[in-house]
Amino acid sequence: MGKKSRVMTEAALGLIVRRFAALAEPMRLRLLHALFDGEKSVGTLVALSGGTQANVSRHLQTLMDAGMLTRRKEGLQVFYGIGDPSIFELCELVCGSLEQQHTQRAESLAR
Amino acid sequence: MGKKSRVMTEAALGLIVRRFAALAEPMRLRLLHALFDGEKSVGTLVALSGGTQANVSRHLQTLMDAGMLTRRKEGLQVFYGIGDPSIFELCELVCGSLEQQHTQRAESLAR
DNA sequence: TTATTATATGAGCATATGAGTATATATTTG
DNA sequence: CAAATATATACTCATATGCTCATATAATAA
Repeated sequence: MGKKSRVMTEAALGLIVRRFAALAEPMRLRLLHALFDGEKSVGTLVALSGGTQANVSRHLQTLMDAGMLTRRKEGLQVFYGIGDPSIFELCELVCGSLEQQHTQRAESLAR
Repeated sequence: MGKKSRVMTEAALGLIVRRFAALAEPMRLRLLHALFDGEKSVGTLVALSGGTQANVSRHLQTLMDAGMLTRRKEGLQVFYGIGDPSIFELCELVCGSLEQQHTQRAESLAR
């Protein structure tokens, strides 16, 4: 394969966009956050997130489509969990750089 | 501060969403990609990305607002560069996990 | 000053996306 | 079988977002 291709094909671009787009929504971040400590049923997620059942279900679909969740059906309930560990790191990274920017802003104001 | 607060305030949530949203757009990813090897003028970015001048300018604004770019004016030209190194890592992470999913899918098809 | 060049921005349009309500689809229980 | 429960989906509306075209602004050059 020679040196790692750094050309961005349209297809790859689309995949990356979809992934970021899945994370660019408050309710979906709340759901992911709620799943950080383990899988939960839709009902539990509805209660934790404060959203409507329909809306939560839809957002879980979106996250599934983006390949981020696992889904397990057990009787009447459906349990979702985080299926892609890189999500943890992604969130850490973003939070980290936000904190840093926040700190820098605070420092420049203090001068 | 005790144990690290893992509560997501609405404010923090909004910041994270904005950051991911900035990355969830093909043209903006193309622009960032073009800036990976150093700052460039708007004109250069227009040529590289194949977009219109107006559109490129607007997307650069968006990335600026998200705190991801640096801006330097030199005569008639304006040079943009990547101002937040965490963007590199973010893209690496996403690309990495996409590759992995791709590999897994290929393997399961081969079985 | 006027002309020229590089970049930014306003207005309008088309599409995408999220949310609410109602309803459909399982799955279990009686 | 019918009733009850958990989840998914169809339809609709409102808003957000991206794009194009035209024009404004800023900096240089003549």
